[in-house]
Amino acid sequence: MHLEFRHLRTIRAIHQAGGLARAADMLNMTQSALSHQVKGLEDQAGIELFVRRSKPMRLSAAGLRMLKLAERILPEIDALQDEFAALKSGKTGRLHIAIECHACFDWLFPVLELFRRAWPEVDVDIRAGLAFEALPALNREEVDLVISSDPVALDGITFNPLFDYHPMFVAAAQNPLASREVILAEDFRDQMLITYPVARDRLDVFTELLTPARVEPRGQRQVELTAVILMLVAANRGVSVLPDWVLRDVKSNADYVTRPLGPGVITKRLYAATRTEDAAKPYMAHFLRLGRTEPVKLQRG
Amino acid sequence: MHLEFRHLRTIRAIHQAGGLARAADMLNMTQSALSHQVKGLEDQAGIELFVRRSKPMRLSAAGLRMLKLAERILPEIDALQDEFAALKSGKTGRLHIAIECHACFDWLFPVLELFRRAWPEVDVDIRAGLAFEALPALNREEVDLVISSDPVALDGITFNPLFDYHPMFVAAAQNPLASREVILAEDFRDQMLITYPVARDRLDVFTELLTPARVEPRGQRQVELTAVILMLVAANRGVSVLPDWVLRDVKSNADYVTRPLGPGVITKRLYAATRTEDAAKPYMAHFLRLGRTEPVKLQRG
DNA sequence: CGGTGATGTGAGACAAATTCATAATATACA
DNA sequence: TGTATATTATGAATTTGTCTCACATCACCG
Repeated sequence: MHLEFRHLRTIRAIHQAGGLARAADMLNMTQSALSHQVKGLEDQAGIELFVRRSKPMRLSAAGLRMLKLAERILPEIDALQDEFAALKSGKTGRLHIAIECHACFDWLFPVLELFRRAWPEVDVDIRAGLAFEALPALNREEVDLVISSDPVALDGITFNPLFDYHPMFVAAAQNPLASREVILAEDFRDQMLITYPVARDRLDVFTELLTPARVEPRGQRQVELTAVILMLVAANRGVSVLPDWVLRDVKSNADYVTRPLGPGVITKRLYAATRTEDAAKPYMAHFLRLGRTEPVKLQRG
Repeated sequence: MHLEFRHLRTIRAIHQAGGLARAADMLNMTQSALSHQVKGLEDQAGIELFVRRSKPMRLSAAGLRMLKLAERILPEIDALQDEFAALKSGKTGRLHIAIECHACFDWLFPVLELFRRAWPEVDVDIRAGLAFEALPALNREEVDLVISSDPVALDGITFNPLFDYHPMFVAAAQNPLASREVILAEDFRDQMLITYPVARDRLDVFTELLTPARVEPRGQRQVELTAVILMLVAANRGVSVLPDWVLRDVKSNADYVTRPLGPGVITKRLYAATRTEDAAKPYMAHFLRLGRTEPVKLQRG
C-alpha cells in the first residue's frame, strides 16, 4: 500500500478543512491534484477512505483510522525537524568522551556534572579509552572528545590545551625515599613501581624520567584503579607516580609522602582532542572552557 | 525537509545491513539509487545522517535519531495495513446502531453484550434515533444499522426481518378496562394515553388502531423512559400500548393488567436496516442472526 | 602501492504527481 | 421543481522526481 507522508497530510487536511477544495488551498495545490491523490491512495489501499454520498466528502471508518495514525505520526516528524535545527545550530549534540589518561576521572566527573546542568539536551557519555585507539575513533565519530597528554599532528583533529600538571612521586611514609626532597630516575632501581595497565610510552614516569635515563625499576606491577594503587602504596608494596591532582587528598595524609620528580621540574600539559569542525560548537566550547578552569579550582580548593 | 517513508526504510535498512550496498540488496534497488537517495535526504535535512570517514558508512548522531523515529513509525504502518486487511476481509468493522423504536433498548442491550464478546474488534455504538432521520444517516454511513418497524423501499438499503411482536395494552389493575378481554379502539376515548415523544405515524397504537378507527383518546402525554411510563400507568395516571417484550416482567405483577388489542390479532415485524453491501459482512450477518434469535429466547425465558 | 570492496557522480529512461480545463454531481435557495 | 452554487471527478499535457546504467572515486588491507 504505497503510503506516503503526503497522504497523511492530505487526510488530515481534508478532515480539518472539511472538504477537498478547502484542503487543497491549505496544502497549496489544486483541488484536482488532491482528487487524483485520494483516488490513487484508495486504489492502493483497496479500501474507501472517504464517504462520497454526502457532498462535502467525509472520512469513512478506515479513513478515521488513518487519520489517527496521521495525528500520531506527523507531530513526530515536526519534532525531528526541531531537533535537527537544534543540532545544526549547536544548541544540542553529542559529547562522548574517551579518556586515554586513566587518572582523569578525578577531575572529569565534577566537570561533567557542571556541564550536564548547563546543557541538559546534550547526550553525554564517557568511555575508558584503554581498550581501543581513541584518536581513530574520534575521526570516525565514534567519540567526540579525547582527553590526552600526547598531542599529535593529525588532519581534522584539534588539540585544545586544558591545564598543566606535574607528575608526582608517591610512597609510604616509612619508605626510605621519604627522606629525599626530590626523586631522581636512579631512585627507582630498588623500587617496585605500580602503574596503570597501559604501554610504557603512555606513562609519564617512563616517558619523562626512566626511559631517557635508561633506568629499569626493580619491578613493575599494573593496577587498574587509582584507589587500589594508593592502597598498595600505603602498605609499602610499591611506589607510584601520579598526576598532582590525584594526590591532592593524599598530601595531607600522614601515611604517604609525595615528592617532585627531578632534577628539573617536570611539567606536562593535558589536551582535549576534538574534530576541528566541532571545536566551535557552543556546547563544545563551553565544555573546553570548563575543562580549562574547573580542575585548577578543584586543585586549589 | 522532504522526508518520506522510503527514507525511513532506507535508514533502517542501512543500519541493519551495515552498509549501503547490502542495504540496496535488501530493498531491491541499486546501490547507486540508495546513494542518490541518501545524498538527497541529507541535502534536504541540511545535516549529515551518516559518517563516511569509515568505509562501511555508519549512522551519525542525527542519523541515529532518525533511526529511532523509523523504528517507532514503520511498525505502525504495518499495523495499519493489517487493520485494513482485517477490515476488507470483514473480520472487523464498525457497527453503529440507530434505534427508531424507543423500547428496543430492552432486547438490544443483551444482544449487543453477546455480540461484543464474539467480535471484540468491532467498534460498537448505539444512538437513539429520535433526534435525526435514521435512514439518510444510514445512507451517509453515519450509522451502520437502523432498528425500525417500517420498511421502506430504498435504493442500497436492505430491511432484514428480525422478529414479530404484538403491541399490548397495559393499565393499572384498578383501571375499569381491566375487566375486558380485548381492548378496542373506542376504549381509548376516556383514557389518558401515555406514549414515547415521537410522531403519531411511528406509534403502533395510532398506526394500527386509533388512526384507522378515527378515535382520539381523552388526552396524550409524552414520556421518554419506559420505566417512567410504567410508573405512571401503575399510578393509574394513564394507560399505554407497548411491545409485548417490554411487558414481560409486568405480566406477573399484580399492579398491572396487560391485554391484547383487537378485534383481530395485531402483529408487527421489526427490521434491521443496513446498507445492502454491508449485510453480507461476517460480523453483520452474525449480529442479524443474534437479533433474530436472542430476543425470542429472552421473551420465553 | 596496488588490489579489493565500497561509495559517489552524471546522463538518460521512466514513472508518478501536478496542473489546466472542463465535466459531473450534490446541495441550497427561490 | 428548477436553477444557481459549491463540490468533486476526469483526461491530457507537463513537470518533477527517482531509478538504472556505466563509470569515477575513495578507503582499507596486506
